[in-house]
Amino acid sequence: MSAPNQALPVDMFIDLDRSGPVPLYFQIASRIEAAIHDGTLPPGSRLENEVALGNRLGLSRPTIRRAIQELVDKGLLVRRRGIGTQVVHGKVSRSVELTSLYEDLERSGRTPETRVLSIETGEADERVVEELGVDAGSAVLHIRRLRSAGGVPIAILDNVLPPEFADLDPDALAKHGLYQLLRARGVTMRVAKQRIGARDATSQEAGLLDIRKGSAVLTMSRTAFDNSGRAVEWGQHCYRPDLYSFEMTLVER
Amino acid sequence: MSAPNQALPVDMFIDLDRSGPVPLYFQIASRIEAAIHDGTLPPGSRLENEVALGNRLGLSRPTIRRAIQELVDKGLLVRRRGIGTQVVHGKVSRSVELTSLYEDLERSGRTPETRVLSIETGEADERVVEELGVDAGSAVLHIRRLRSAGGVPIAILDNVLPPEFADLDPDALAKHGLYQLLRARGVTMRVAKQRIGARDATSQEAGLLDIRKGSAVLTMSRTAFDNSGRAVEWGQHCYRPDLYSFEMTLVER
DNA sequence: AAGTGGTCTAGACCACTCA
DNA sequence: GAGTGGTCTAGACCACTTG
Repeated sequence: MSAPNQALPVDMFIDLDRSGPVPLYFQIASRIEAAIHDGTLPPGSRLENEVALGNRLGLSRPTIRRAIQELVDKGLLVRRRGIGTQVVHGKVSRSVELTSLYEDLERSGRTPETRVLSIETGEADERVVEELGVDAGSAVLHIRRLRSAGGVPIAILDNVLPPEFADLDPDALAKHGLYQLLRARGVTMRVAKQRIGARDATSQEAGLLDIRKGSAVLTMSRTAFDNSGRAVEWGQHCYRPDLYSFEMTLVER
Repeated sequence: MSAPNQALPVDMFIDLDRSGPVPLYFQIASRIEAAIHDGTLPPGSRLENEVALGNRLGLSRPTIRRAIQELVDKGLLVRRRGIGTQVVHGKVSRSVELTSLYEDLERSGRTPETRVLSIETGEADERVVEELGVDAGSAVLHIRRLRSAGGVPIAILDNVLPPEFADLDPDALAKHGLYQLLRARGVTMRVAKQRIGARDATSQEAGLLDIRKGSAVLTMSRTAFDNSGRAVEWGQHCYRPDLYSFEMTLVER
């Protein structure tokens, strides 16, 4: 008796769609996540145990487990053997995802603007060969852009793309994010390896970002790979540190 | 016929320990990861399909899937439905994990040194209440340390801990990392929410880090939670950007 | 002793890709 | 049509925590 569980309202799980394309574990996870965000499941509260939850919803335990695991990976829930599953304290914050600055700005309600500073094809040098895994001397595409929001410059974006993207439309780059354009060509990003650091701004960067020369810039360099495992983009970006930072949630596996 | 698979050597999977505490999926994942690192499975090569691999090893498909999923989450493998599983191109790089600077330095072969600049208990102000979820006015522990390696200063570490850690030994802090001490007290970090940014160094910071006043520092603020979901640490760190940066691998889920 | 999550099995059906 | 990964089921046994 006296289960100290936070029994989730039954009607939270009605309308599960077993025929549509959305997996059951995803539907469950979404509903639990919503309950956490709207306070139905406050920080520290315990979830019903996996077996009981499965029975109540008419789902197998592995399916329930998978749903819960999604939220554990997001840093919303913590599991302890012999104890149960609880909601993590502390405000929820979005994890670092495989997104672009353009999408970050869009999501936060700002309107990103892009000025293409230069775009040209050139032979891949040693560093590009290393980062993109293309043949030496390949005709890779170099792009240099200035990204702003509300008229205020936020970042300088230097990117190099493999030869297959050499025909990328410069005009489209001014209107859309690079990742949007790549997706439109059927490329889906799957893995990215990146490094975040800082350094003093060069005078050129200071001019473009409207900051004092020698003051700090936040830097990020990233190589992104598509779902076939090939490198599709190498970028070196620098950000105005008063306008941008990287937020992330780490989970011990 | 003509499977273009990279058949893994059978003997790579002998000696699986079914009675020990190490899960089978973990043993499998470790061996595949080793094969990727030592070149047995080169970038772009295909893995044997899940069912066949399971049969060959006498394991069920879910177990094999779990092993592969571990490596997909690490960014080492990519899966495509109808196609197969392949090794990602590009050099492997460690993912950002829930570790401390102390452990980062140890792992890279350097010997971390710590100077405790100050350590004192004080009443929790509004910000601390917000970050740690403690009661207002609680006697929290403030620690300020300078972390070096090889005699060169690398970072200034400001941390605040909940009242239960107010008796932390200052001498121990000079010899061990904060996370090591917490683990020794039975605390295991599970989730951390952090933000990485940059700014100009204050003159005090510049003095401690042996850099020019006003030059860039890399900053990270983090709140860490234990396996019960309670906040156990809030830190605000600043790093010499020429000596430290954050490396990570992102995977689209 | 009772309750919890952690692991594992042996299947099943489906959606997608490619020849 | 053959092969691949994606999802789901209905159990089983175990390790750990708490009373």
